[in-house]
Parts: sequence; structure tokens; C-alpha cells
Amino acid sequence: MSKDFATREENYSKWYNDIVTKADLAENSAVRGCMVIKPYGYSIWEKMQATLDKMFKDTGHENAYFPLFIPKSFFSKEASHVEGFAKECAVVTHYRLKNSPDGKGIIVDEDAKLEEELIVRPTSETIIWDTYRNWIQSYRDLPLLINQWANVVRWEMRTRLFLRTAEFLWQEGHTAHATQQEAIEEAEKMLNVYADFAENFLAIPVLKGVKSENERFAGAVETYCIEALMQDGKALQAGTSHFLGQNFAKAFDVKFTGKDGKQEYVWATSWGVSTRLMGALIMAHSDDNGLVLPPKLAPHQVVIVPIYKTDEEFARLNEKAAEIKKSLEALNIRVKYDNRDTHKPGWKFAEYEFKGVPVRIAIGPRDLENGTVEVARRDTKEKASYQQIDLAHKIEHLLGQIQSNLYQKALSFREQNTTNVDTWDEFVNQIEGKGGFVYAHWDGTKETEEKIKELTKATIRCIPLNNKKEEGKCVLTGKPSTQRVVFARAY
RNA sequence: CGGGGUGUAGCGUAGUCCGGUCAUCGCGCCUGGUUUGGGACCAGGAGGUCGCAAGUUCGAAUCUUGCCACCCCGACCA
Repeated sequence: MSKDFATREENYSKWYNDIVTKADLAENSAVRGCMVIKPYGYSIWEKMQATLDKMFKDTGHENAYFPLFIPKSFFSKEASHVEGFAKECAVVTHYRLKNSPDGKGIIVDEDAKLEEELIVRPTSETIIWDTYRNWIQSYRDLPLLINQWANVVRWEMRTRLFLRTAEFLWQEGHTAHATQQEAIEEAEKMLNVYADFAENFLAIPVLKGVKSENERFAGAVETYCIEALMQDGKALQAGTSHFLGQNFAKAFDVKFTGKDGKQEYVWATSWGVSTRLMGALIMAHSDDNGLVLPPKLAPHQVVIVPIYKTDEEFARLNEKAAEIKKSLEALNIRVKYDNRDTHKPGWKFAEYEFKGVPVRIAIGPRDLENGTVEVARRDTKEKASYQQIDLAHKIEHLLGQIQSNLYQKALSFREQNTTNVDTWDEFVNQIEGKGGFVYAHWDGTKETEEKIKELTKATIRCIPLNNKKEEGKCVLTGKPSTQRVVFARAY
């Protein structure tokens, strides 16, 4: 049978959509711009959540929950914040429906108009800082280190499964500190947590950097980010961490009394990653045979498929498979034994391959005789016969290899698609050709960045942390520059 | 929100120009049998407001108008 899904070469965005829908990660819903995350996709998200949540707690944060709705007036308190989000807010204006007078369905009851409209949160800084005002009085109340897992709504014009949806799931950390120094350290610390997570769990290498003024979060003094490179040569912002200065403290009048008895505004950070990481995961590793999952995030790390002709064989295989499953589970390996009689082995092979299960163990009568199993790894598609003796440890080792191979593969892809350019022609050729991360000199002005974006659709993804200082000339204007910055077309 | 495209069974589709046994085919689904080391085969069967709503007509999947959804390209954005 031929494949019924697109390849990257043929149609990259169709390939992406096919993976999301056919690997059962998510689907479009009856609500425009909103998706249904299906059980298989959601269990990957749960893995991400569990890992991140532990990392947050290990760095001293606690979870809390703030309202979905934000009074409209809160929004206008921080000028650049409201400007940044105003264009994409869903607004609640009424609180009641009634039967339509013509008897056909129900309509909004105009008598039930809210005195003050409520915004469905696109992010929670305003409601949180309004709350923090009451929580913070003294330096003894600081630092305040809170995270919330929530959904947010940004009314997007154009949506794509996981990458940009009107409603998405995320976590947002909001912290308050006594000093500027401490808040900056917090923002950097959480950026490092994200980078660690991306590299060691998602197996995606990321650039750590700061955003240019244009790309900065609405209301932030400094935005830090991790940027990943996708297989089509486009960049994807995988996480952000903001140093908010005293902007929100001033807007919401959050002050504390210091040891010296003086009142001061507190210093703030916020940081978040979203279900967009699912998109990054897909586009970083998957191939023309479907999804490829790094073992640390795979809902099933190993699937066991029995091959048999007779009931008697099937019974013996069930027994052997149970034994193998148990030995793997003893090493905390997540195993699924697929003993469904309704599908043939070949069908199951294709199915689990498309769903990205890292390791497949096939076991049949010949294996029972020889004391072997057939082991296939998803990342390289290699198959090998393994002795059953000490199989669990061998599989554990293999999972580790797959995890690091995926990272190495993604890293060398990024290296091959990272270029230094010095002239405008080179810049345009690179951006419009292969894409990737393009390191170029920039004169540091907003105008130049906007002009470059207008001409090439490329934006400054970040100014890498600890960037090498180097004299040069701006790739567009020829004005002097002290360092190269990273350009790319982005999601 | 602008430009383009598409909507026919769960999925993918033929038919649309040229109205009239045209609702086609494949996958999937159900039943029975044979199968099972890379998506099995045979036989039988179920499943459709042809995106929605008006209109034109003796008659509309097919023509007209409006609306909705999705996809691609722009603007905006995590």
C-alpha cells in the first residue's frame, strides 16, 4: 500500500498537518482556530508538564491559579502591554442568554450586559499584579515565586495546529523580587531551565539570547528567549523569559518596605512555554515516515508486537511478552504490549512507526526457539536481533542512545544551517534559499530591523547571550556594528 | 482582515463547464471464511440533508445570491 501522507519535500506544511492529525495528536474542532488535543498528543504534553513542573518546583516555585477573566480596566494600566495585546482579545460582554422571540434558538439577552467587560486572558500579568499588591508589603514577603498552568486566548487571524491556535495551554511564571539584580537573575535562571528542558528532554538544541526592541514582550524591559531551528530552515521561539523591571509594580502600585524602612516598587519577571513546544518537537525530529519522539517524552517508549499463527503460539508469546514487559517496567521503561488480534503485525509496525514510538520489539515463534527478539529503533529505522538475556538493560541503553542521537542529529542540522554573511546579496540569498540561522551585522536600530523584515521576511531571532564582540558593518545600511545578531524567518 | 483555492459516506475522491437512472471509486467500518516475521485475501453488507440557506427550474451535487468552514499567500502574532 502506498503512503497516504505528504513528505517534507513535497509539501512541508501538509507534512506537518498530516503528522499532527494522522499520529492522533490533535485535530481541528468545531470552534474556529481552536483545536482538540487528542489523548496521544495530550499525554506527550503531560510528560512535558510533569518534567517542567518538577524543574520549577526544584527552583523554588509554587503553583497557583488566577482567573480566566480580566476586567478590561486592568489592561489599560500598563501602556505598552495593552498596546501589544489589544488587537487579539476575546471580550465577554454579557452574562445571560434567552429564548429567541421567534422561537428559533437562543440569543444574547441585551438586558444582561456587564457593567465592565471582561477580557479572556491572553496572559495574566495584569490580574496577577493586581493580586500581588495585597500579597506584598515587606521585603520579608519577597521573593514571590509563582507559576500557573492555564489556558489563554489570543484571537489569531491565522491558526495552525499547536503552532498558533486561538486558545492554547501553557504555563506562566510570575515572580516578584526586592532588587533589580535578583529579578534579572531569575529571568536568566528560568531561561536556563527552558534551555535545559529543550535540549535534554525534547532533544532540541536552542540558542539562548535576548530579543531586540521590536520583538520584545509588551511591557518587558528585556525579553530572553530560546530559539530552535526547524527542518524547513525556519526558526521557532520555543520559550521566553522576561525581565519586567518595575513596569507592572508601578502600574499596579505594588510596593514593599525594605529593611531600611523605605518604600520601593518591586521588580518582576514572567516566563512561559506553551503547547507550541509540541510543534517544535514534531518539526525538529519527525521524518517522512511520521512522528519521531525522543524517548524521554514518548508516552510509550517501547511497543511489543507478537507474531503468531496458532492460538498455542499466541499463548506462549503472551507469556514471554508479559515477562519482557515486566523486566522493562522494573527499569521504569514505559511499555505497551499490543496483543490485539484484529490487526496484523505489519499493520502495527506501520502504525507505531507513524506514531513515533522509539523502540519496537517484535517477537515470534522463531524468537521463542532461539531466545531472541527483533528490536527496531524508530530514529534510524535499523533492525537487529537481540538475545533475550538481559534485554531490559540493553533496551534501556538503546533508549539513551536514541535520545542522544536525536539531539546530535538536530544539532548537526542546525550547524549545517547556520551561516555568517557580510553582504546584503549574501543575506538575501541565504534567507530566500536555504534559510536557517543567519549571523549578520546590524546597526542596532529599529528602522533597519523593520526594513530587513519588510524586504526579506527575516527577523532578528535573538542577540545570543555572551555574544562574541566583533567589529563589522550592518548588512543593510553599512553603518558600524559591534556584533553579529541572528536572523531567520520564523514561525 | 485582504487575495486565491476547496467543501460529495469516518478519510481521500469522480461527477460540476454542458441541469434529467450520477450519487462514482479506493481506504476504513460490519458479517463469515481463509490468513498473520513490514500496512492480508475472498465473498457478502451497512453507511450520504452532495458545507448551510434562499432562489431559478417541470427537475439542482451541477446554475444564481448570501453565509459558514478549512487550506495556501499576505498583514499580525508564542
